[in-house]
Amino acid sequence: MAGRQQRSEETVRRLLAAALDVYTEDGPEGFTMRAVTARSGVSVGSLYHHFGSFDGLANALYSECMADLLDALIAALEKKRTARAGVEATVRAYLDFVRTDPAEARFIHGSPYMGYLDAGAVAAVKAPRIEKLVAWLRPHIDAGAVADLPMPLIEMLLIGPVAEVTRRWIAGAPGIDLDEAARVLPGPIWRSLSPP
Amino acid sequence: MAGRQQRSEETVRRLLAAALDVYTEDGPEGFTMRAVTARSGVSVGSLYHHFGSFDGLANALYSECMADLLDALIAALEKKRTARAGVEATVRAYLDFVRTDPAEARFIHGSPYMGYLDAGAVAAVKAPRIEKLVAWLRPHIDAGAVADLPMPLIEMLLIGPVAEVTRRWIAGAPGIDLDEAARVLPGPIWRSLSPP
DNA sequence: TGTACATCAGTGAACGCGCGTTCACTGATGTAC
DNA sequence: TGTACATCAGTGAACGCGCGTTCACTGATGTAC
Repeated sequence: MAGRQQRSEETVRRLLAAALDVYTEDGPEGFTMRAVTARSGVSVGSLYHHFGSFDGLANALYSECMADLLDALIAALEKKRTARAGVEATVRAYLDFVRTDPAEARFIHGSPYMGYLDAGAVAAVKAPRIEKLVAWLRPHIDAGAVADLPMPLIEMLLIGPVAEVTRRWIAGAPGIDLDEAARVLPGPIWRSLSPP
Repeated sequence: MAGRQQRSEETVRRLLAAALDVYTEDGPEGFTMRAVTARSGVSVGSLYHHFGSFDGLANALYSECMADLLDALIAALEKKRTARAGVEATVRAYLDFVRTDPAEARFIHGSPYMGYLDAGAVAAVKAPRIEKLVAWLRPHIDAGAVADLPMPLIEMLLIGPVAEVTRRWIAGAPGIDLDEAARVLPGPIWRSLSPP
């Protein structure tokens, strides 16, 4: 936009990075506006100038993280041609994302229960990306390679087990190993989605 | 315990019930000590007398809800003899619990991200019950009726999809129907757990 | 059975704290002529 | 190219609020003899 200054971009970037750091190190309880300004070195007023509120910043961060995750899944999926290869690659990509960007994964999985998320903003990020996943899957359903179940339930069968593994791993539950999950889960998840 | 007065029990009961009501109606953001005392009619001091802290009350409520859920799963499972019937009944029992006790389900699924949970207390409630589920399943794994996967991953495949459905349903996501899920999911979930 | 006493249960005003937010302001950058 | 001006970016002290917690106290219940 005309008149937008360059420093703006850098400040926004620093605030988002600091917010993720704070969430990672201090957890949901320590995720406060003051902690973020202190960590970023940006003033309170500046945060408000760019995000309008602390919830605004949290939503922007959530959108960014969610977009990263879904884009990673889409990229993995669209590299494959068969239904099975696509489903299994998606499962691995999810777990890969969690291992590579644990901070983002933590924030994504914790935020829905924190009350600061704006449903509209979240939908704006998710809807077009879910649409892409669905578009890839649809021909395989029509061809009988994937079970003809309601689309939301297909999503749950695909994402549910890996999301649950992620939650446990984040919570530090013993006996949860992301690598093992990436080796073991694609097979059974594919089996749950293939026609009976 | 000797000397324990009867009013005590009634007060504890009222506080837990009020806490669940507050969480249900006001959400995680409105789940505060003052809201609970106001709703229950019990004084602040009395709450501290019985629970030591607000987190103490939250933990007690969580333990109760989690025990209810797991006991419902165990009851459903132990009625069945074959692996398939047991797995499918467990899936249905989970979704049944959510529909019957939506308030408890909400509290269970939101609490892990609120920071008030005590890991030890949670484990004390969950461990012996998970143990029962595992004990039921083990012979079927040994007999080759259930895939021989690491036990935590079996749990994830079984619980993941229904937990995810529950989360979406709680969040009010469109296109999520618990009855439909109870009809559709048991089959695919069983397929993911049966040997290749 | 009656009474004294210890313990349990319950009260609510008051406290300190950290939260998100506001606002009057200064400084930096871009634009117009 | 130089200068005036509007807009954008950034500052940080101050504010009000609601939070969880404490504490000195009263009232109810159970126990001992």
